[in-house]
Amino acid sequence: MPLDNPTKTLAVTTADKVFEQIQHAIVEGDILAGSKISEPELAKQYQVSRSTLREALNRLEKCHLIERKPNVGSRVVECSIKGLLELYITREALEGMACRQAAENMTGEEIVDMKAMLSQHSTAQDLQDGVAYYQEKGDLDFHYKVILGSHNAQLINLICGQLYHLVRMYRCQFGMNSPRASRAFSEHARIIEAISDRDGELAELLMRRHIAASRKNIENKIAEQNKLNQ
Amino acid sequence: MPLDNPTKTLAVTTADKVFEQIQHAIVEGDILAGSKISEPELAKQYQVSRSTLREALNRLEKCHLIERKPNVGSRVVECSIKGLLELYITREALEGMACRQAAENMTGEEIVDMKAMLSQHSTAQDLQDGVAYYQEKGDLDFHYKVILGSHNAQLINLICGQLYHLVRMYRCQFGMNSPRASRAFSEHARIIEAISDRDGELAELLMRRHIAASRKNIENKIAEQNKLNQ
DNA sequence: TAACGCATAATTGTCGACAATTATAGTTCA
DNA sequence: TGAACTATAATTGTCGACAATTATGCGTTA
Repeated sequence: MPLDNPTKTLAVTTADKVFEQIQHAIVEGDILAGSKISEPELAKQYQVSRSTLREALNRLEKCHLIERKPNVGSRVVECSIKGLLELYITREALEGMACRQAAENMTGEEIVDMKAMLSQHSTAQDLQDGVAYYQEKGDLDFHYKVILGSHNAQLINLICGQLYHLVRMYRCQFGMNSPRASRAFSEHARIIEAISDRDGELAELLMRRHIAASRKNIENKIAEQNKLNQ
Repeated sequence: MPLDNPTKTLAVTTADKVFEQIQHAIVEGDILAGSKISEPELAKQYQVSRSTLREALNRLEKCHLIERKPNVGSRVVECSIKGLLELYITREALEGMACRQAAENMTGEEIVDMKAMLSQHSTAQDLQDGVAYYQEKGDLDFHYKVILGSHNAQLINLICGQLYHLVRMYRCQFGMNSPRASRAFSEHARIIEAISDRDGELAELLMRRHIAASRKNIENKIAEQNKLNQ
């Protein structure tokens, strides 16, 4: 299963491959946020016809990475503070509920697996090399496991299939590669505990606080950046 | 603004029009749930080319009315009990949060407008003609106003642009045209009161209960239907 | 008879071209 | 000089055809 999106199947059609490539380019900023997309240009760049490219654009629109206006064209979404806030509030609602559902629906095996992942991350945390990478990857792994554990196809599709592309984009663009290491870790631990206790109400509450804290952390970093720029 | 979807702009391109037509056909059951979609057939039926039809199919997929498998084709989604439950749980999360945001962000004017709508519905409720229609329309109007009142583009898009097509489909397919008249009405009243008091926490709680009650109501009706069929 | 394999038919994915709409640049007129 | 209009260029939307993949039906064989 692909690391960056646990719901999608392997790209089989060329439109899928082009979609993945452009998606990466947008998330990592190789295609600038807010920039206009020229269909003929991109089609030439990726060596496909415009029809195929438009199919890829449709999928990019599905996960809110681009916006289209009829008879005008497509633009990459902007990364604004307002957008970040809206995204995290939506995450709070959806992942909170997913966490509640996970507490109700996760299998024993899944819970064991999740605990194993946590203890593995606790050792990986001490590594000096690539700490940031492990922390971000660890955070994503944790959230994906909870979401999938909800066993709710609607929630899984909305969060993993749509929201998380934007989440990764904001993380990349604002340089949030090493967020709140230790505190996030202990928060993860408590959430897993609540799930393990089958306490859906507490699990939801903790997940919502966890995401709200993450949001405030990013807001602070942005405020710092703004202060430095003055 | 169109009654059935307050976020979408008027259909300008032919693909838009075809999308709307097929959407209605699916929601109201003219195209059977679970049935396979033949691109050449539908294209002929709606007098457009396959490219245009595929553009429409992409939008249907965006609001989860059809599912596509690469190299195989599209199917209209099934209306299952499991799907209904998942949908309403997602609604509970998203609309609950939207309601909290509405309590925080709605303008005074919007609140006045919403109260006016409620009192208008209270009189319309006494009408003998088309009671069911007014009740369903009234319910949708209320929910749309709350969602738009959140002033959160992400939430608005997810709920109005995606989930509500499915909600209306389930309502049509299971014949839920006159749901819980009086009780739903008083629940609406209390939610508006909480929003008017700027009590986000209570507003979210009440909206979640309101949707959960609606879910249970539908579950009961389905159980009744199953009992009759035995 | 049932199951496997092959050839055919049908469907989806991709392509290039044309039509319709929008953006651009140049010109005219107040 | 600036604003509005026009003609041109560029972009998006739509179309029909071909290529690749999948489904179907028949014949063969164990």
